[in-house]
Amino acid sequence: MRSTPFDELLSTITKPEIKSLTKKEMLFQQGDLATHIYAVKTGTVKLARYTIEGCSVTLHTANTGESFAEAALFSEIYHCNAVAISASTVLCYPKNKVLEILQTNAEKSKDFIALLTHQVRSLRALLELRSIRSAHQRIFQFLLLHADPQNHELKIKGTYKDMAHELGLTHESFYRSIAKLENEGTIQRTSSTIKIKKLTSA
Amino acid sequence: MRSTPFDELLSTITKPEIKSLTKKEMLFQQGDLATHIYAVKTGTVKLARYTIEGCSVTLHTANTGESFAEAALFSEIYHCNAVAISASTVLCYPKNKVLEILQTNAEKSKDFIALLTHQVRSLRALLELRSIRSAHQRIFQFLLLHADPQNHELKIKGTYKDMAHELGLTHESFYRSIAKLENEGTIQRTSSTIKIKKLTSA
DNA sequence: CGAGTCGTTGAACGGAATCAATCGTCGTGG
DNA sequence: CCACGACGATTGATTCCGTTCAACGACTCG
Repeated sequence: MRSTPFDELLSTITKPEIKSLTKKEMLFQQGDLATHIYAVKTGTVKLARYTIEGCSVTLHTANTGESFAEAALFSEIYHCNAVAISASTVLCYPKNKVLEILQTNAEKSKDFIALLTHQVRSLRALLELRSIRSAHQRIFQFLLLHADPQNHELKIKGTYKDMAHELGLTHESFYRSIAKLENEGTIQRTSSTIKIKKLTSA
Repeated sequence: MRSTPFDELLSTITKPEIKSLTKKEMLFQQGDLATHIYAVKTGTVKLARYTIEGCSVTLHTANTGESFAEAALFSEIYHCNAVAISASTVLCYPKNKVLEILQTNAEKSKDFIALLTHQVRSLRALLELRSIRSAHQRIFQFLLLHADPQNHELKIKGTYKDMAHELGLTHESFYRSIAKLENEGTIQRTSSTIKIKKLTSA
């Protein structure tokens, strides 16, 4: 299921530049000239866009080991903003170098395609999640989707507020629903993990 | 902006199988063994999934000339259902043949990557659209996004109900909002087209 | 120690979903 | 060929629930 890690994929590029980001630091914003694609070495970086009304939308959250902004490979400019959720370090791969590799190395291209198809699927999963109207159910499905299949637990990355935002909910209704899930006995929370106790929910 | 059409991309495959679909006919459903990837020759095919509650979610609408199910290339099974919105014909490319080409032909791989990155971006755009809470604004932005930049018009593919569904709205609220947009003078409708008269909307 | 922000809860509001009914059209079959 | 059924398009009334505004304690960081 898991596609080849990006850094391995691009190991042919010797010494990618490493950039450190403080919490909330912006790596690039929409409209900037797209020069690099990235992978998270440590920390978490989110991709977001702003709607005309000024609300921001989280499009993707890249954790340690994951790449991001690959879609910018064939675009002149970035179409979203990249902001570090926590203090992070990112590996920077110049676009033209990457393109060169893809041009010549069919094997690596295939891996890259696998990575992209994986991304398409997870975007579709997110879209599907957004179609669930009930906050209660949406959160529950999100947890099911992201929990470790073995122990039905998941570690919380970033704040609950971020999670609410990724789910397209206000933090208030998120808190309420998650509290309800806990009261029902459907989930159990500690400060950093959520454990699913029941696999269905009213 | 527009990536290479899929059929051209795969022209190396001689004589892809052509399949005809009647309106509402299902090409494949989630869980089926993924054997082919497709391109629409004529008509329109939509990809949808069903949430646990039984509601369906449109993930993608593929029009004439567009490919679909490319994400199944690296998956054993299909993760969604493909249904023809209108009577359609589709080109069927066997997965293993396509993989073979990608394996050996770096140039075509690059084109395929371009196609996928394009798809990632449009999925993100859809996700952004879904984050707009107001039905009024969501529809308006959708129209802006899909209208011909020259004449600010768009042809309606399928029914209004389908469009509502793609936007994640009930058809009732969709009709109401679109009627309001017309009354405001923001748009003008004929039976098969929508013309945008004003580029902003209250 | 204060500013800022997360986590949390309460109250009220608004707008989309839901239920329901009508009209027109398109196909289908007797 | 027409009657009938199915479904799209449309509008009305009502309900429901997520948003919004508001307030507060806890914690972190400078």
